This record gives sequence, structure tokens and C-alpha cells, in this order.
Amino acid sequence: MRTSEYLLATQKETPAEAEVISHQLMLRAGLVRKLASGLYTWLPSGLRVLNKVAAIVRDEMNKAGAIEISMPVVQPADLWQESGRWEEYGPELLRIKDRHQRDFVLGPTHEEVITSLIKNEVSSYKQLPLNVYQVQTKFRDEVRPRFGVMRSREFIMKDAYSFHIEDESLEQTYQRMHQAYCNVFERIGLEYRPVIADSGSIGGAVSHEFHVLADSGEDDIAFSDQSDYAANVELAEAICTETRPDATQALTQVSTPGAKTIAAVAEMLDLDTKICVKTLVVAADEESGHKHIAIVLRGDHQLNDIKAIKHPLIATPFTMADEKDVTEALGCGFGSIGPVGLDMPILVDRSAAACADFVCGANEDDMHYTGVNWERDVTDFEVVDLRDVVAGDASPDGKGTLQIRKGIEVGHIFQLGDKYSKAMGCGVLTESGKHQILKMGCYGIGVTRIVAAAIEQNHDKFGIKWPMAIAPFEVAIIPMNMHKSHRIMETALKLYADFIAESVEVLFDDRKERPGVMFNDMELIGIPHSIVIGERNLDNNQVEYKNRMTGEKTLINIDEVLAFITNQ
RNA sequence: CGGUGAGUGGCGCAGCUUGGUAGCGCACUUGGUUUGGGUCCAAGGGGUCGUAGGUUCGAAUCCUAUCUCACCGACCA
Repeated sequence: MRTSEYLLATQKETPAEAEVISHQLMLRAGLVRKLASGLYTWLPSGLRVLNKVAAIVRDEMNKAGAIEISMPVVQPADLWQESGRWEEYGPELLRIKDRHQRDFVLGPTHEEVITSLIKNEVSSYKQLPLNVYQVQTKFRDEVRPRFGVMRSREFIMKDAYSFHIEDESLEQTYQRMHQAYCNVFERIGLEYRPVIADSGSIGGAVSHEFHVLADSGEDDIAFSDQSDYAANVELAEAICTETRPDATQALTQVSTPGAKTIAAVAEMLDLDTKICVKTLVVAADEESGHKHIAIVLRGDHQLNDIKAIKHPLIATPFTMADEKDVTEALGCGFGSIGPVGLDMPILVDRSAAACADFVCGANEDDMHYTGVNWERDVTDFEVVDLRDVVAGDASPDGKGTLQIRKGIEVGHIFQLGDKYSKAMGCGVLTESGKHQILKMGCYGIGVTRIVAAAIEQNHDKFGIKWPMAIAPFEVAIIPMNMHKSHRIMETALKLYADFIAESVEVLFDDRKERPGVMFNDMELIGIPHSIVIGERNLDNNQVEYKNRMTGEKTLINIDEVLAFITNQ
């Protein structure tokens, strides 16, 4: 490709709306343009990257035994009513009507369509298991599209669906997909982690998310420094390895005027927040017969409401108690609550339960207790895992300690069970002639999001540094003053022809631009290899090679350039 | 959905308080100059100021409505 015949579309200035680096660079490097909120046009360079990602995904899917199909973006509402998601899904589901006033949706995902298809096409156990996939445009009417294609409304996703009679078969396919996903991210060359994910409302289901590690990620990932353990912080179990020391202090009430936060109490008493304990009051589940439930956490820890909701005493959705109610019931404000003598069920986090001689509110404004001890001063309580893990916690699998990094979710695999097949009556006849509802798995990869994630992980102040596997071009030819020098033009044209002959994807910058402009554009776009042709080096029959990823520069004999690049 | 802010050539912005029918930088066109890191000089083209209505002799500027976009918010004793 010659730049003079190409839509390079690079920009010097960053549009004001771009917040994260990948969004800025995608705009500046001419990869995408915004059409409307959450809707993007893919320009030539961007599309090249996108197609490469998709090609790798397809290849790994095919290798893992999945078969490609393609389903419509527009789907009839009936299917969604059948599965129950017409009501469940909420405003993210874009609903439209056709000219006959029939309801349709723009597919945010394709479980309904595929289940309906398999129901009609597959009738015998002999045809199973089956794993089909597509690379398709999805539409989710996001509340708040942001970060460019990272969270857009229209996006491209690879989604696969598998169908099974036996759980073991589902488990097998699930493992195969897990491996295929690892292969995909390995091949693209991204630092990633498969992460244990929320099984959600569908009970007992197994689920993993695949995260690309990047500081701009929207999720916190906890992972062990010594094992494969990795989990979303929302899910990661907080285990407490400390045992509670014996009580050494007497329960003492102290005055703490105006100290309403743990930080203030700790400072006033000149203590570590670790031995201060905070007590939160939350709404109780209606059937518990209580109004409020107390949750006790160590001062330096944060409540994890996803874990809290799982406790039968706690109301769903999770709600903090109203301060007025609490003040009425306990006679003190939020800042002075403590478990001592508290008349409500008390749930204590494991780490808080390991504290001895600790500080807590005295259930009286401006008063706290010091030297508090479990069993002795508070007898009725339950110990539960209620907090977010923090860096340095012991890994739940017993190996190593946890670290926390930000991650971008780029894949999600799921053992669905029979939620859709049951609702839609998708089953086959078994060997014994009985009709049986199928088990399903579903497996998604955000193809467009991978492009953004790859940039988040690979960039510098000059621009993008594409991993070779998904670079829009492999090599750039940058001739200095070609339009004034015959031998430079000849060399450039010869090299260009050679690369094309060898099927090397080459971008030949034949614009009548100053060298700096060309250098900057090629670096911004992030082409892995550059060949700079200039008079000086040509005198020695050499050109300069530059590696975008490493910054390394070397002189190469012209005759060896082709071999040098193809050997990379 | 709530809060905040913004809509002025393709992009980034100024002008608005103190109404007098638009300006700067980048980009673009032409000529010259320069040529290993976004040259310099000159001459140009392009916007009616998100939209609708109102006030006024006169509105980008004041008022009302509306649309769009961005950022923040679901973090706590």
C-alpha cells in the first residue's frame, strides 16, 4: 500500500472527548472515527487490525472444534419473550418495530437465536455435542458509552455456543474453549489473566473472565504471585491467616469528640486503623425478622456488597440503613456504632474477628471503646467473609500472596446450564428414546475491545506499538526526499516490489512530505518495522532499519533487507 | 437516571460579562523556500456561531425551550 493512495487520516491534535490513551491514539492514528455516541466507523488501518484479531480468533475457534455460522443482528421479539429476557433485559436492549409494527430487537447477544436454531435442526443425541460460533456485530444501548471502542454501543464480538447432553461433555468443551482463549491472547501477544468470575444469578454455573492487564481497566483483578489463582476482586475470597491474640486490655470507654470516621478516631487515639473496627448497619432481609444487621470490618478494609448480599440475613438489593432510623434505634449516629451491647444480628468479617484489644464505637455519640475483645465483650456474632481482598492478602488457594491490578475484560466463558434450552424447549432424543433438554455453554470474546486493550498495553509517547500479530502493516518504507532523488526512489520502489512479491504487508510512504512528518506518522500508527532510505546510507549500499517495539536501529545492506524482515 | 460542564470552519480554541452580522492555531489549496525528526515566507478557500422561538433598529453575545456531546456519580460510619 502506498500512503498516497491510502486513507492515512492521522491527526496532530487529540480530540477533547478522548479520555483514555487507547481512544486518543485510535483517533490520532486514524483507526476509528466517531459517528455518534458509542458508534464508530473503522478506517482502513483500524479495520486491518480488527480483521487480524478476528482471524486469530477464528483460527483458534476452528482448531478447538467450533464451527462458524452467522446469525442476524435484528431478531424477532418473540424469541426474547420466550426466553423471558424481553422483560429481564432492561433498557440496554434496543427495541425496534418494523413497518408492520412488529417488535424486534437489535441483538446484544444471540442465545435465543442459536437455541431456537438448534432446537429445530438437532433432534438426536448422535448430533451432539455441538459448538457453533460467529463473529458478529452486537448492539447494547449502554447507559454510558465511554473510552472509545472500549465501551461502545455497537461492537464486534465472537460468540460461541455449545450444546450437550451430559455435564461432563459441557465441562470438556468449556476447558477446550478456556484453552482456545488462552491461545488467542498468547498469539496476539497480550499480558492477560483468566479470572474466576461471578456466577451471577444462574445458580451453580461456572464462569471465567479473561482480562488484559492495563491501568485503565475498569475491573480490579486479584491474583496470586505464586500460582494461577486469579479472581475478580468482587469475588476473591478474603482469608485470614492470623489467629486472634489473647486479650490484654480491659474494656474502656474513651471520649472521642467529633471523631466520626475511622481515620479521625485512629488519629485522635494515635492508633493504627488496623486495630480500629468499623460497624456498618445495613437493611436486613425481610424474612429474617430483623430490621437492621450490623457488619463489622477492620478499619482498613472495605465492605464487599456482593459477598454481603449472599448472606441470608442481608437484604437484596444491598441497602445501607437510613441514618435517622439508626440514630433513633441506637441513640447515636453512624460514626459511633460498635458491636458491644448492640441489639441486632452481628456479622463480623474474618479479619475483624482476628483483632484483639481493638477500638470500636460505644453506641453513644462522641464515645468509643478501647481494649475491646471478642467473646469477652461481644458474645453473639457470626464470622463471615465480607470484605474486598487487598494486595498482600494470602491467596485463597494457599499459594503465595495476592496482588491487585486493573484489568480490561476481553473474554467471558460460561457454563450456562439449561436456562435457555429449558425456556425454549431445546432438546433431543437420547439413546433410550427419551426427550432431554440440552445443557449449554457460551463463550464470548470482545473483538473490538481487544484492539483498544492492545493499545492500552502497548504504546509510548510517540504512539502505538502494535504486537506483530495484529499490526495493520508489518513494515513501513520511509524514503528521504524521494521526489528529488532518483536513486532513492528506485531503491524504495524496488524494496516495495520485493515486499509485495513476498506477501509482506508493507506501507510505502510516497507522500511528498518532510522526513519528520513521515517518521511521526509511521510511529503514531505503530508499524513494527521501518526501513529508512536516505542518501548517506545509500552511498554504502545500506538502509536504516528501526524497530518500533524496542527502538533499536541498525544499518542493513540493501540486498539483505527482505531476508532480514521476513526472518523477524 | 442524577450532578456538572460544553456546543463557534475538518480538529483545538478565543469572542459572549459591557449586543453593532466572526477571529486565532493546526489542517487544506497555490507559489516559493527547506529536506534525516511535525521548516519558513507569501497569497488563498472554507464557518452565520447545535436547533427553534423570543427581546431588540440590530443577537454568536440577552431570555425561553429543545437537541446533542463530554466528564463525575451507584465507595461506607
